[in-house]
Amino acid sequence: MKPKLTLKKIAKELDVSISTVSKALRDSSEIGEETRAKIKAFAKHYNYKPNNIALSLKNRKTKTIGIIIPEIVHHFFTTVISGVEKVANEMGYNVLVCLSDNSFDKEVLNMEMLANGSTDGFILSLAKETMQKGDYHHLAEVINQGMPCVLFDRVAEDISCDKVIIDDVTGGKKAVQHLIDIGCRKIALISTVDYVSVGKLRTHGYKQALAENGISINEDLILKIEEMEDSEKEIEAFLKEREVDGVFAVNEHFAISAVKTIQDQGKNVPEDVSVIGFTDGELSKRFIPSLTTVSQHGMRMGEESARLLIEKLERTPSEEDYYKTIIVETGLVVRDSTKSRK
Amino acid sequence: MKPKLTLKKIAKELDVSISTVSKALRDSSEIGEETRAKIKAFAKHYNYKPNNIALSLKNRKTKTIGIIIPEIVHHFFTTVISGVEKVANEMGYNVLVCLSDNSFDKEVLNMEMLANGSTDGFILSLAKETMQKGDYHHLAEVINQGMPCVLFDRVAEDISCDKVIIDDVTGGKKAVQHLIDIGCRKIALISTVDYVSVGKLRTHGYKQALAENGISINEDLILKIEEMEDSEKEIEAFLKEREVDGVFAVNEHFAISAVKTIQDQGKNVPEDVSVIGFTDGELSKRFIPSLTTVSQHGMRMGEESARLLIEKLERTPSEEDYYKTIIVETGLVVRDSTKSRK
DNA sequence: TACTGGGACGAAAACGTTTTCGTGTTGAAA
DNA sequence: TTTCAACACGAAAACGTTTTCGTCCCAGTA
Repeated sequence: MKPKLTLKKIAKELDVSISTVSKALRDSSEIGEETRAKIKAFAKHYNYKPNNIALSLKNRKTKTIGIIIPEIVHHFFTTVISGVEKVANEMGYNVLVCLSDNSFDKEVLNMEMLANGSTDGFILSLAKETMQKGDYHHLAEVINQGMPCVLFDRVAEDISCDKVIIDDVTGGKKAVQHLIDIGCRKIALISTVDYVSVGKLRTHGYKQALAENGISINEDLILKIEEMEDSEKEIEAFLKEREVDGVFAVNEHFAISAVKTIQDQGKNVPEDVSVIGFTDGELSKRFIPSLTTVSQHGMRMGEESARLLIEKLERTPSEEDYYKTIIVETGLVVRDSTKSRK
Repeated sequence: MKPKLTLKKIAKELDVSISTVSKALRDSSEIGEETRAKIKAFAKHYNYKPNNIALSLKNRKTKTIGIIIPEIVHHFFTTVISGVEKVANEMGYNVLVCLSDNSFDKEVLNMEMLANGSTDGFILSLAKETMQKGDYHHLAEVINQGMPCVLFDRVAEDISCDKVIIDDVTGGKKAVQHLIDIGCRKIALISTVDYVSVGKLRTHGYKQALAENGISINEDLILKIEEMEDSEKEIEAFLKEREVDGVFAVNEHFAISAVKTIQDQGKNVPEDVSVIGFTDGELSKRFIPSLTTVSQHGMRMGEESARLLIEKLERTPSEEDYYKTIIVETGLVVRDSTKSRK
């Protein structure tokens, strides 16, 4: 086991000073041709690599960005990570991933850990509990310390920072409009409780689409789910008691539960009831019937978030600050869970 | 925007030395009651938190572990990350996630980045390309530098380090034994090319089960897939030409493609053909019919890996070194894609 | 010969900690 | 009065870099 090579060791070995070694390796013109060549050869031969930690301390930059997501098993978030990773790596950054498990406390803890020098900036999507509490002091604090943040997907209005979101209202509208176009009139909505911003916005889209087509809004056809755990049973109970010809679900799980329930009732998807989900999930593609969905382009969101953050990180502080909000447009991917246009 | 508080600033503010501040905050008995109280009160009030980078440099520990996985969109790997994260956080560690995209070069690059001080140790699953090349010099190097590594799932025999694997042979055997038990005799295997260790081992299990039950092995019933991209078409072509009553697929995607193909042929799953997959995937649970699978317990693997690594990290170097291999047992989860025992 | 300029290098500070080893002051014992 | 221990605190080194500012020496010029 040989310990890592440092400038000091090279200096001692070659009988020059540390500064000479450092300069030689950085191709400074201060150092004579001969010594420079000798030092570089030595460093190359023994595979010298500068210590990142020391560099971080010196430069006050870690070249690391932290990303905090509510849950990793949600396929959407993994595609976001993938996008962040891609751009970050291209720009020479590392990615530190933390999970908040949708818990406010864990989110705060994670941010505190990472804020003490571990990362140069944050990319995050708020925990459900955080949105419920509406307590964003931890975000305000790190931003106030001059650490750039990018919020994505689950964002908070009251925080001023860069944001990357999808147009949830239009996304929801697109889905419902499609259902209307193929002839559905009794369209159910399976959403989340309102404090989850995306659930609220997609609900808006749902209502807008109905209104624009002169269909009255029936609150009884709207289900708001709080706990993922019980969603399957809730959806089952909800659908069994209602006569619908279309379902718009704000995520993949709800959509699939809806399909199952409908099939269990002896009805067919899409002949009797058309179903649209809201997701990028693998599940939708491979499910039978494959699901028509509003796609979120998680990868794109991750890429945009990373670009936004790095751009801010590499700007000189003198340049004036303003915050952008990037809206990633949604797409409607028509598959087999909806009737074809008639 | 207020910059971060440091020991130096506290010292200047309170007109004491830096060392006094440091000692006071660490409750050293060297410092008088009064000064100590004053310093602690000040630090608390202004929310002082020590700088992680400086600590890392001083202690030569980063309290960060790096995990490198081949692809994040594979659900199995995300559950592993989740397990690693959980244990790491409990022990006060951060997790740095890198993706190799199954590329040898990216794997090497990632390791080099992280090895220069960014992490204290590694947890990784080898890229497909790495296994194909059989080139593990990058691993040997970091291990030789005294950086602990834990390999999981896709491991290499020739590297000596801790490992966490599942018993792929027994897992495969279990699956095929189950198929035999429910009456299948013409059992197809859909596997990967042999240099992916898990594919090879599960193939062993398949053959063992057949042999032990006196069923002759028909190589024509074994399909080895190289490229994920074309898997769907390959599986379709393969199954269309063969008469089988059972299929064992070494992963989720293959299993689902198999089910689709079988249904397209007008046959039923599980009545005509029973299908078993090998995975933890969400897909299997929610697919219709839900898939009987050999479960890999990714979360457990992640937890065990993290525990193993941290244990090694926190051991004094004097204690003698030996390498463990933990085998996480597989479970057979019977769902609807296999006939019931007759 | 004396001065100047530049080439080639080294010393030291700085980043933010922790820790070892002083050092000065006090009080009590001799 | 002297001596010594205990106490309370500070100086400085160390972790591995980068960078600013010397310093030394030699060649060229007057």
